[in-house]
Amino acid sequence: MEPEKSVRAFEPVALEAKWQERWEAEGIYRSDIDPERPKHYALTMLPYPSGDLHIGHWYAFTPSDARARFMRMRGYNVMFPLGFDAFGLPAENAAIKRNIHPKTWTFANIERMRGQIKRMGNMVDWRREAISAEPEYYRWTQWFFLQLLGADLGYRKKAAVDWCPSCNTTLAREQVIGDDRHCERCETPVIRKELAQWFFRTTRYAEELLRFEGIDWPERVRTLQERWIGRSEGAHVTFRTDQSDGSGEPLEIFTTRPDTLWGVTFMVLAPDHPLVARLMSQASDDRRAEVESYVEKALRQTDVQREAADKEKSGIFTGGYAINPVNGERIPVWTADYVLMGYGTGAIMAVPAHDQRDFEFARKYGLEIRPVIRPEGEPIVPVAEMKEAMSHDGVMVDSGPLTGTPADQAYEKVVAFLEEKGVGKRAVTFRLRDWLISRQRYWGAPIPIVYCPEHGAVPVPEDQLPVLLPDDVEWLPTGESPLKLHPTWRKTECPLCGGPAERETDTMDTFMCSSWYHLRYLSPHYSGGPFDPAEYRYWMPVDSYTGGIEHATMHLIYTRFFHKACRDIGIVQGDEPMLQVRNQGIVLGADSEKMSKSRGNVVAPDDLVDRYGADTMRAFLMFFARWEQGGPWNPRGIEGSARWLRRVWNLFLEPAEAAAEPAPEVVAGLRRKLHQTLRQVTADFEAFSFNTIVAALMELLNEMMALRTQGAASSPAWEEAKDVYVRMLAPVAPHIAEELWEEMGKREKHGSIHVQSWPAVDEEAARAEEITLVVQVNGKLRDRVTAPVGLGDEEMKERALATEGARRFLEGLTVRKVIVVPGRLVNIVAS
RNA sequence: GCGAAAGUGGCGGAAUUGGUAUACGCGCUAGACUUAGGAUCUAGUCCCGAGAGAUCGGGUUGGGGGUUCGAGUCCCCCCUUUCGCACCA
Repeated sequence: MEPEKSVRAFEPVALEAKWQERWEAEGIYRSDIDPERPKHYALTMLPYPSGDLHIGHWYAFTPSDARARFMRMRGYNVMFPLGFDAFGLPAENAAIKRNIHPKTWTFANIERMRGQIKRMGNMVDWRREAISAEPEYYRWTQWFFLQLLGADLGYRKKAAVDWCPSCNTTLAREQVIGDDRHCERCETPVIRKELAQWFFRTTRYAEELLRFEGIDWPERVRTLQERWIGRSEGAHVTFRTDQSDGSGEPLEIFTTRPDTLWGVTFMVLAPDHPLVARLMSQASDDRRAEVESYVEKALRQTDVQREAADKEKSGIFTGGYAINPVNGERIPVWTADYVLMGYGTGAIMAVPAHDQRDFEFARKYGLEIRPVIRPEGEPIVPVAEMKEAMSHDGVMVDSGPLTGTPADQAYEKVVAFLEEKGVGKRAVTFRLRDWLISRQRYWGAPIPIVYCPEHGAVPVPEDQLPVLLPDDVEWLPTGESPLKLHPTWRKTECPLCGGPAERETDTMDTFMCSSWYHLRYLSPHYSGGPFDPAEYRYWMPVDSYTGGIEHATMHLIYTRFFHKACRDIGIVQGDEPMLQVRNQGIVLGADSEKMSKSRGNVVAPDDLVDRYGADTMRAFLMFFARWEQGGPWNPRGIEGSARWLRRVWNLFLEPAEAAAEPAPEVVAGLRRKLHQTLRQVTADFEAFSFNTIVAALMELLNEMMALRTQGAASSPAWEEAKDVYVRMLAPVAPHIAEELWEEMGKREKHGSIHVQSWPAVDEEAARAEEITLVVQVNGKLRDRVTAPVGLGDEEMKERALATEGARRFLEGLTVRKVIVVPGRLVNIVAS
């Protein structure tokens, strides 16, 4: 007998192409509103059309797709859309490098990537595809800008950018290279340039963004966001500068340690603090020049460089003084690069005795150190001998009227004192800054603003949207923004007075486009608004959002801010846009390094699909690592997944050998394993535990093959097993499952496997008839016996004591205690 | 420095959340079928020791300590790795 010759060859690549075509023709992945069924909006982060699809896209999209399919089989009306985040800097870079228009480059990439994505066999409803660079999309990005502006959440202020004086253009962070911070193209050191730019008031939602009640987001993401938002409690205290002519100006600081106010011996301002210039004006010419040069140098660094912790602190005395409001003392005011204008008030009070950073600064520049907190039960170290700041709690000393206040009351009492005297008040400060959305770029959504000499910045009326991005621009580097350079585009009329006006030539940050794309998927061609309200009511919020952890802070904070702002404006409902978030890990190269062309460790998915087919790729990506962890690509491991699917194929297609009815225990064993597997696979899909799903299906296959040699294939239970197996396989390997389903003759009757329901666990069948009774003596495994289910404790104990292993190891010992774990184990404690 | 996660065979990983450690797969070994095999099938594969053998004994989840009848899982200390944030006033 040679059963193989009757089995049709397994040709996954051809089979996949066939089904993808038929699915498209049948439209089985279209998701429409169906009030009869519960909805499930499964969203995966939209890709940037960078060129070719890489393995990371497969890793992000195919397990997410498998879960979406599972949810569909569970009875949900599932929407799993995909689109492209199509604006952005890479298009401009590629355009310049290859002398091709950014638009041409972007849309050609989309075309190619769409085709590559289709090979995955995902259940994407392409009617819902949205592309952020299409006017029918960015029209609404502009509309959202206007809504936020109208709600007083947008404003314009000067902000610094990195500017290349040679290219005459703004540089993005990634275009500035090296410690001397030079331009990537011409190597000219960059300068800092202040430009008027648009911001959104994300800080207004800082407090609410810290609340995660009611949403199921990973702990990691929540922690990252909490740290990003960085809430600190403390007090604002108003000092006063002390000019030589007797005048003074208020100088506000923020402190988390108001209880140390009597220990302030100097102050430090950010180099760009407005008071620096006025304070140094009273200094000698020499000092003024020195301060000016320090400030200029400090401001040339990035915030990251300025904040580098290992860098030695530097600073300079401005020549000015301030008055401490709690004791009237006159203290020197310094400026230093480690104080940032963007955090707190851009000014700090320095308490070297109780703050390590102030301590080091004071020691370096010979400034006074004055302890005002005495730690209880610890010896007092003379100031001259102090090695570090005393940061622990203690009793307030040398603190005027508050001397003697114990640690646990100090904070409250000082705040009350400040408020009573009118020199300070309780305050909360956030690390989070307002969102700068202006980009001096061509390839983005134009900011819909017009500047009128009469009326200033005027929003473009909604009925004039979109403000179209012109195609006929000079995008090769000329030293000017293409939009500024365009001969006619910027010239327009003021919407208010009709007089000549100019358009804003900056475009929007692409995070604007991606903050609301989940809404555009609802109705990508709808022209009555950003989305069709009927679609919104049915589909939103997003039930499950998957994507990389790298978006934990920026994108995932922006999109939450956007949603909350739109909720308050009345555009959307609910407090959160995404109920559940899950992150996939990264597929590394075989050398455990990040995949990159320069390392030569890139895995090309197209080649693998050509060789193994999409189903094998899907299965392997689910199987090879924990999804949220990822890991190095094992080039040989994929063979295991390929083998598994081939074995499935053979098992289903090999004709069953004629045999007598199998023994009842064979049938029971088959059904038990089947339903136990079903139970596990169901739970694992819920939990995004994809690797154990594939393992369980492999195990079940092995069991079925073993039982077949005992005649299991001649029982009705075999048909049941095949039916359930194909259903469980369908989300993982949709093409093969469909082919087998058809082969079984079921597609004709019931339609595609992918519209079938998920089978229910037969708990009766899954229940074990017998258990393995584990016998331990003093915690060590000594024997194992099979026993019927449902034994009482006494009976288990008796059986355990009767085993040979137990008897042997209990010889000469007295049983002190017997622990019985029902249905599982008996531990005999003896000595 | 701070925060988060992790450390289990030669490798990727599993373990019902305190109850049989190493499921599943890769790799490897032996055999079968083959002109051939990088195809397929069968058996074996954590380490040490004893035995011809089925087996038997001991050890093992980064290291050390603890709680417990019982610890990969809980607690404490240490080491290592990855990721994130970094003078935050």
